[in-house]
Amino acid sequence: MTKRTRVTRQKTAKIADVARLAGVSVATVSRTLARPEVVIEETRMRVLAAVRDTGYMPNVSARNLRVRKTMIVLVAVPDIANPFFAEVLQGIDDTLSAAGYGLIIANLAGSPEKEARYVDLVCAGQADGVLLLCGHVMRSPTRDLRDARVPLVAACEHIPHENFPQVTIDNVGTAREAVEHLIELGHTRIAYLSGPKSNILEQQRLEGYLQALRETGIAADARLILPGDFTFHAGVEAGQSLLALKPTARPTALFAANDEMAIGLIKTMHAAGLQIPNDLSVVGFDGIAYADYCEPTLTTIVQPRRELGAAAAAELIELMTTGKAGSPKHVKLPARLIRRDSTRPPPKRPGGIHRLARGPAKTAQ
Amino acid sequence: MTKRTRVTRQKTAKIADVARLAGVSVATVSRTLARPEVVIEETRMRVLAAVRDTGYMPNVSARNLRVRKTMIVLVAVPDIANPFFAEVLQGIDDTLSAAGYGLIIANLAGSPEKEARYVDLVCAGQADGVLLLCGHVMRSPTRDLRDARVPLVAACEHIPHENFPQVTIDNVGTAREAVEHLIELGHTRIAYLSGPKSNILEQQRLEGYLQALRETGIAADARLILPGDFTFHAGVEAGQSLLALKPTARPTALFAANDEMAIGLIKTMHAAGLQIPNDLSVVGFDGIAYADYCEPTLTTIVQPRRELGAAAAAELIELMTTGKAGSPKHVKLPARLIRRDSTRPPPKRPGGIHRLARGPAKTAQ
DNA sequence: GATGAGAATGTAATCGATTACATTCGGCAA
DNA sequence: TTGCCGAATGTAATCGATTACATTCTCATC
Repeated sequence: MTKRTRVTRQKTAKIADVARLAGVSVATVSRTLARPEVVIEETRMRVLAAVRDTGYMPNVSARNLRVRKTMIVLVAVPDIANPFFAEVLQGIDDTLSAAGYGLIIANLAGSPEKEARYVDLVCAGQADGVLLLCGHVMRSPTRDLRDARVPLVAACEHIPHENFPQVTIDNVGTAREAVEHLIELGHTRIAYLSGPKSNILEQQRLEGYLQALRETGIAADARLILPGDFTFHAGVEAGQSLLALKPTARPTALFAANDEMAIGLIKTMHAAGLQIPNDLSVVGFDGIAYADYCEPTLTTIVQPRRELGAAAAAELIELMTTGKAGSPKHVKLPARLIRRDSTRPPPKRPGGIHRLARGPAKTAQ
Repeated sequence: MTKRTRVTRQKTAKIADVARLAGVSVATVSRTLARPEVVIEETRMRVLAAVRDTGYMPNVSARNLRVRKTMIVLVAVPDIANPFFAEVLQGIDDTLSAAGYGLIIANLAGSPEKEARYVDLVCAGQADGVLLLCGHVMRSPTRDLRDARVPLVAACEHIPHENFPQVTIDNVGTAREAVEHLIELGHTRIAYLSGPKSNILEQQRLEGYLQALRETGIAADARLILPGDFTFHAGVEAGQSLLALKPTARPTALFAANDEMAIGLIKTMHAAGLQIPNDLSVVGFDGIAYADYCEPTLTTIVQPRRELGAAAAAELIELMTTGKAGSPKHVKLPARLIRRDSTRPPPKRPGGIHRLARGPAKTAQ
């Protein structure tokens, strides 16, 4: 009574089954699949027919064991739900999967336990290479990713003092460019909405902000540097802290270390009845898709997100295939300021409180 | 002159190295790691010390081959950059990685070649189970995912006529609820911004829309069903097509099959000088984070995104561990309508053109 | 016809773990 | 003393592929 499935094997066929069916040795089967040109037409046909009939697929674990490769890359990402990383991942996926690699996504989510588990995975030979989007070399209590002697490439966040390839943009320069844009519009009281202090991107973008002020002779004001952590919510809080200031004490422009915070801040200002950019110009950073969806559309530094991922992936493939270890090159991809609707010259308040401006405050030019 | 790294082995240590160093057999090493209680204290200490000294980690490929498991789950997702899926993925990752599984993300991106490659991976035993977020059973030109005889669970999009577990929400019922909300507010000319016709979610949400109209005696109007494809851009285009209508012919409310389209549509209406919800009430679907960030905040059906992922993952773990095949249960998680700022009663236009309403047009109640 | 080159295929070692089964050993009861 | 039992450990088979090396065979050449 048991309905027997027709030709299908109970368990998946192995190479020996195919060999038996085709009347050849396992070596010939393996060769037929790996280098068809070395086996003569007639044999090849018999083998391929047997492969089809059995539904044979070479077992990945067995092959991995033998050839000491897995064709898998581990990608460490701080937060998979962050749209910026999601877009970088697309670029990585395009390049890597075209080259036949699969990717394991290590969503670190700030959890040291997760991080440790993934380090162990890699040390145990589960991946042929690792792509770090996370700003540090992963570690577990007992070991470090470098112990795995596996090709490593970092992207997006530069990791200083390491001798593996890295792919980023010029964070300092583009941040400076963003602030210069505000200065050119005539702003002099420019706030900075920062990321977590320990983050290298934060440090670089802050540096760019300070450089822009310095080179135009605007004194930095510590009270205009607002704490943040790259989340929408941090933007909301920063907005509230601006609203708590006397209107005359408020900055006329703000540079946010990323788009999500900028969007949160704008929303909070709107809720309080202020207009962007009329009451406050805002520049973001990253160029996530929503920066162009929100209202007003966000002036921001657009990072080439897919390209960053693709370039890093290409670099890693190079490393994995040629084994040419430790070319510590640091690729920088171009990123540009896109002017949209969230910035404009400051309102002309003749008796304004531009007390920080050294020279006569420039107006729109 | 070559700086010799101290104790570190040149190549990663294998179990035989540990055994030699500890003066025991490989079996004892393996047992010490797998079932410490069966080996006496003194031996165990020696072995653990040797493990530490060598930095030994069991090779994953070898173990996988022997025990016929990989502790890897493949997650098929239509588009990794879609924020809805990103949040579902978080739930999946939480549950799966806590249980010791790694996940390979198959970003299908509408590419049959990619899909085929992943099917082959699974058939080749690269994964212990598969989570389908993609609304269909994956296939390659020659085979079907079912050929792999691997545990399967579908989430988010129901796949009809399959006997594996599925975890979704009640799409028909919640879509109906969304439209009922508009009707309760007094709307009778309610448009529907649809997804791709072939998509099961689209079919279910359309059905909910039609049910709500039917049960309240409002005739459906094919001209109020706008084509879409779940993207922001489709929302923009739908907005433009609404703007092309004579103002009096426009609907007073719109139900979008997902949030991204709703947001695109709202943006387009704003650009044309219309107010949401004053000139048009809008309800979305999904409850992505940005639905609460945009302006006005979006009334929408909030899906329990993390929970969907977590529940599906739990279901899959059950299947993978107990091997209890084919429990075709269909879990439905609750989803609720969240009323925010994008909906309100229709403007009172005494001589309005509610020519489609059967009974006397209800007004806000 | 003998010889050798080269092509096609086969045999068996190998990758590194897990684990069934075998062995050793100590202690206790008869 | 012998024999047996159970605990601790060792030996070797096994997972399923790849591939170095061995073998066989064909054919051209002398």
